[in-house]
Formats: sequence, C-alpha cells, structure tokens
Amino acid sequence: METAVRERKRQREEVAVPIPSMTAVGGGEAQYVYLPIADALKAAGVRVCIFAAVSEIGAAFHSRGTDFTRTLRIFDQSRSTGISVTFFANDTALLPCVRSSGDVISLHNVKITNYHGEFFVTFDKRSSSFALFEGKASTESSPYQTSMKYHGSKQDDEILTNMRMWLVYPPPEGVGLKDLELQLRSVQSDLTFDLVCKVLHVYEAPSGEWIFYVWDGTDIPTTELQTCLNTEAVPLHLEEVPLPREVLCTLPCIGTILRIFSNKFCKEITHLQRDIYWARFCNITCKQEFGIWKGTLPPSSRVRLLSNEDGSVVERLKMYESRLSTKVGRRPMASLHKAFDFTDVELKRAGYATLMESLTYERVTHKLKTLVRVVSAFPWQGSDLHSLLSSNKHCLRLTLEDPTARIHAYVCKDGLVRFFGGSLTAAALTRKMNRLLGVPEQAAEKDTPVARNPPWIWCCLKSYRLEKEDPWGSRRYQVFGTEVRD
DNA sequence: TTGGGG
Repeated sequence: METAVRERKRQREEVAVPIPSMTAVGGGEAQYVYLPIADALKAAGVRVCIFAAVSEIGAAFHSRGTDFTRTLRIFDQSRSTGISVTFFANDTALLPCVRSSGDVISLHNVKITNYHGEFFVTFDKRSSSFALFEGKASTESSPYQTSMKYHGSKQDDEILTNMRMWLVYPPPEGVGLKDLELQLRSVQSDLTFDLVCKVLHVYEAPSGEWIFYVWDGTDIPTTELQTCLNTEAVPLHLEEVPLPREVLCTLPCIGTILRIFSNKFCKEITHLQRDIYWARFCNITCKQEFGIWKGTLPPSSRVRLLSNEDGSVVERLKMYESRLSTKVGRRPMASLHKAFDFTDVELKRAGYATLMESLTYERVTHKLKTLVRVVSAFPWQGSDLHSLLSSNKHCLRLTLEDPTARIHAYVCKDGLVRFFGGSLTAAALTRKMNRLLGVPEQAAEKDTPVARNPPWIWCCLKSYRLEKEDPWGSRRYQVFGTEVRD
C-alpha cells in the first residue's frame, strides 16, 4: 500500500518539465504567479510562490543555531499529501503563528529543495515572505499575519476565495493521495498509517527509549493469542516499569491507551512532556506482542501537534461523547453484538466498570462487574485444577483483559468450586478452561500451537489489600459470584 | 552573511 503510493508520488515528481517560475513586476505593484505545489516541485531550486492550506502546525523551538524555528505542512489541490515548510526567525513572534489547521498561507519567493529523496519548501528569511489568512469559514480577505517583506498582490483575493471554496467542497476522491488515517479501533498489523490522538503521558526509559501513551476514545481490536497458556509468559503490560498510580489516575477509563515506542528524539517531545496535546503521528506502525498492541515510530514517521479546534480532533471528541452517552457505548467495542453465554454472574447491585475504572478507583476495595477476556490461567491443566479444587489451599490465577487494561485476578477456595460449577472431573475442568481461554476444540487434544481467541465473559471482581502498610502496592483482585457454564 | 531542519 505504502510503496504503491510512494511509487505514484515519485512518478509524478520525476517528470522534469521546465516551468516559467514566477514574478513579473508591472505598474508599481508586485504581481506574483502562484504555482500549484506539484508544479513547483518540477522547478526545484528556482524561486516560486505558493498559495496553500496548512495541515500541520509544528511547535516553535530554538534552532541549533541562533534562531527560532517552526515547521508547517501545507497542501493544495495538486498535492493533498502536502509538503513541509520550515521557517526561521530571530524572534518567535516573527514565525508564522497559525491559529488553526485549515488556515491558508501565501508564500512568496521560496525554493523547493530535495533532501534524501523528499521534497521540502525552503523559506529564506532574507528573501522569502509569507501571509496567513483564516480558513474556509471566513470571508475576511486581509491576512491576520504577514512577514515583514510581504507584499500583497492583486490576485490574492481571488485565489484566497478559490482556495476556501475548494476547502469547503473538496473534489471527489482520487484527485490527491492522502496518507491513510486510522483510528485505534481499526488498527491492523504491519500497516503504515497516521493516527490522530491525545498524548496523555510521555516517558523516557533509562535506555533512552521514549514511550508515548496515546488515546483517541476508541478501543483497539482484540488480538488472537498463541496457545501458550502459561501465565508467567503473558505480561500485564509491555513497558518494563508500570505507570505510577499518580499518572495512572489521570488517564481516561474508557478507550484504549496505546503505547507507542520510539528510539529517536523529536523536538515535539519537549512540548508533549510539559502539557497534554492532541497530535498527529504520521507514518506509524503497530504490531502485537503477547496479545498486546505496540505502536512503533519507523524512521519515516513524525509527530505534529494539533490544536483542539482541528477538524480531526473535534470529530474524535464528538465520537467519544456519543460513546459515553449510552450504557452499551462504555463496554468494549469488540464485545458488541456478541453473546455472553459463558458465565453466570450474580452481582445485581454493582454496576459495570472497565478494568481501568477499577484500577484508578479512589479506594483499595472495589466491587465491580466487568466484561473481560481470560488471556491466560495458572494452572490451566485439568489435572492441576482438579487437585487445586480438592486441596482447597491454593488459588487459580487468571489474567483478565479489556480494552483499557490487563490484571491478575485470583479464584480462591470456595469461589473455585462455585466458579467451575461443582467438583468436576479433570476432563470436565479441562473442557471448561479451554472454552474460557478460547482454545479451538480440535486443537485442545493435540499439543500443536494454534491461535486462540478467548470469548468475552461477564465477571464479578472485588479488590482488597494484603498489607495494611502498603494498601496500593499489595492490592489484589479476586473473582466472586461468577460461574462458568457448561 | 550563513546555518538552522527535513
């Protein structure tokens, strides 16, 4: 997919047609010839003028030299994937201060450069100039910001109107090639895509690796697991150090928080560490490890900060609000339209809560009804379960997950007999456990590794502390009032 | 009078 898009882009970019670049000065007023971005690319190295819309707004930073710098991404009809422009100025106030993505920018006397096979717009602070206009919703024709050397031209008004028309009524698909944009709920393995998300937390591991905790209000799809049933091999999270409780409690309780891992530093990180921003992660990929989704930033990826007014951000928030407005909307998205005939639960009074709601609950003790999948169990073999039930000494440990978290939950003593619906034979216990873990029936007999897909089950949980001195550190979950059916 | 950044 990505290669096809790149190939088509390259084909278009490689056609070297000489284009008369721009300027003609007449009658005392400057006349500027604006080139579509796609045409400007064919005139690399020549000074050109471009009239485009802003799709991404970078943060202002100190450059490695003496100036301040900011990068924008701009697009027009000829190139909906856009192109990056970096500005420099000795004062942040002189950098373009874009109020909202979708605003319109006029660039005079910029050059197209090709760096490592990718095109960029080079803005020279001595000779180039810019003007910023409000986006499609406005009729204001004068710019809200101009660089010092900017001279408006006669055609600006008309071109601005045309650009706004195009932004309101974009032409049908196929005119431009836009990067694939996915929500967490439609993520797939080994696909390169853009993700618009809220960056809730940034962590720098001692190894120098960065972890972004991101959220878009949707649930990431469930994964299939390998038949490996050993609890020890199934981690609760991918990061070495779990989030401290103070951070955990600031995170939303509905919707998946994806961990995106990155080895490279990007300057947006300093802003993301200080404050919570919506951002566009461009060209990221996801894969599964131990049934947990892990985002990664390949070399071609980048991070762009978004304003809260950005169209994609507004859309995500609206969707989240409508999700919260119904009881069913709060449940795991992947559990909708599924039957829950695997368990009987007795708890009428305790309401439904996600695992994250319980983890961040203000008290150590909490009773809740959850909709979860059993991703592993220890012990899991019928014979071991059988001696567990008869000895009445030890507990069965389950690893439960929903879109918001994974936890260990124990089934102990009387609860065990209740859980399995009586003192069953080893064979009957094996059968029930396999159903819980989603092991396909044919595979259960042989020991061949196949993918398993645990069903969603209703499950009652209660939490409590083991040690008075360390209530949160010793917090444990126990399954109660839940019976696995035949 | 240039680099900076990609």
